[in-house]
Amino acid sequence: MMNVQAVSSSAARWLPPAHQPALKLERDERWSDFQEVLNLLRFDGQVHDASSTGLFRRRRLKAGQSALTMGQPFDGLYVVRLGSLKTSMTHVDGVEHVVAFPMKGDLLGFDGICKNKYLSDVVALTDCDLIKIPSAELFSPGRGCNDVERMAYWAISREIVREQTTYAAFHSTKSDARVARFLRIQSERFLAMGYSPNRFTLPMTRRDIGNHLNVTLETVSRAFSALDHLGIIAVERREIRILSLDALRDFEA
Amino acid sequence: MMNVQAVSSSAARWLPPAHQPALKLERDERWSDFQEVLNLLRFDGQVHDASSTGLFRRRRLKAGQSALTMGQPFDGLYVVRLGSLKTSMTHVDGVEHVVAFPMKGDLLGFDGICKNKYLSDVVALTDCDLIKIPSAELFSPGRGCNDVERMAYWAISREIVREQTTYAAFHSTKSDARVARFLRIQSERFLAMGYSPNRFTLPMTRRDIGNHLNVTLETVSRAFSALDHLGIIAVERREIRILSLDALRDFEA
DNA sequence: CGCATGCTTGACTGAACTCAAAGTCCGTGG
DNA sequence: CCACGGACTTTGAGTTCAGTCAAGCATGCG
Repeated sequence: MMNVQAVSSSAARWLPPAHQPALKLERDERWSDFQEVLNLLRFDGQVHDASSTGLFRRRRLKAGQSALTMGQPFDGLYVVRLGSLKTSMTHVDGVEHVVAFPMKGDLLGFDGICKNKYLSDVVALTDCDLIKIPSAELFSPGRGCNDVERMAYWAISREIVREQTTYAAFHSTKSDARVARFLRIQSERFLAMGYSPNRFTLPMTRRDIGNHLNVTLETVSRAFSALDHLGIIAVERREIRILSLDALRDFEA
Repeated sequence: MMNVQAVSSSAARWLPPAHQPALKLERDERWSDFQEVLNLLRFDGQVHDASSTGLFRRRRLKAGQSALTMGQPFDGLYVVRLGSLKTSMTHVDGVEHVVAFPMKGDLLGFDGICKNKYLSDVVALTDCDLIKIPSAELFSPGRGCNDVERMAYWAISREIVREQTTYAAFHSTKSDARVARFLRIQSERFLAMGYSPNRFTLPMTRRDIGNHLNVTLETVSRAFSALDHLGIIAVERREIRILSLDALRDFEA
């Protein structure tokens, strides 16, 4: 059984490539505007007015802290501004399942709309900076402009697509291929975030990866070693270098 | 943009769906009102006015026909009024992955919002009756009331939850347990739709089930046989009777 | 009727899990 | 400073489980 303290101490040692300059701020009193949220989400649609729509609260988390917990009342969506997290669902029998690893630009909390409470746990794997979109911004009926709604639709739909894609991606016969695909997808995500796709640091443990891919942590480790020995990637603890993306893709089939 | 209000002069919406044969409709010219959509989705939230929000087009499909295809431009969401379908994504290498089996009350097409085109194929497994929620209804900025948006949020969120749940549900070590869980979930869905949870007919092939659960069709067949021999279920072709739901649940662990 | 499709069952093989041991890194405390 | 402990990782050996291949049966359809 993994406790929060253990996650915190270990995850703190592995900060993502994005170095965080010392932000000076009084307590947590920071806000973001609509335009920043649009940029983070990489929203490519049209909005009527990116500045007048309101302000969004920021929320910072230390590695190991919980962002959302199952059953907590829904109070809005969150956009990851910085850091890596882990979304998981715990079954009635206590078995945990890792659903996703949200990172910069990803949306959190969209599973809370339908039952008005969050249905998954989200914990920070690294120090994190989140932007909250309060439910009032989403559902207030009197708002003249529904730019926020439009953005939310778009972002939620994107998350659905991501989920379906990863879900489909792990339908591969070979477990090694699933691990390779995971690395390729991670690489593409780092690229989309503006980081290097060829060299990155995984924020999660082998156990988390295995849980996510439905294989054991030993299998993940062996797959990493195999890809390393083949010269496709270079593994050093959690730091991954992709030496041949083409070979990695070939390995997926 | 289609002006659905203009068509609302028809008396159709004043009559409950059961009385529709009395209406004078030409061929496929059938419509559904907002209240019927709410009922179908089993929406339990609040709306301001269930009658004035517009009319939705109906669309009927024969078994085997395609409801949506990958790449097709997004033109709205669909609610299943009757029938069973299969949602699948085809990878670049031609490998198909079955994502879900939508049934009465489920939502289709929500993966098309973000890229403005549908990203999965949906085919009818049985004759189907769909209700279309045009994108104009979802996104029209001038609408005074956002009941439709609220409902769509809620429905999309519910589909996300369903997806996450099934995705998590199939993270079981044993393939037999996965099949048992699939049957239990199907049973619960039939119950939610108002049908018998103890006796139902699966609309999909063993191959589709296996694809969805990431096992072979032989494994599905063997699991069915095993559950049958244990007296937990009775299998006769695609007709399933659940003899002991408790035993089925125990088998999932 | 013949054919296609779907389903069942068996035998064999191989891939992934389990169990086990050892190594690495880091934080903590003597 | 260094020893210790804990979490994480790697690697190996044995075992189990599910995939593959193959044959046969049932059903439905033209």
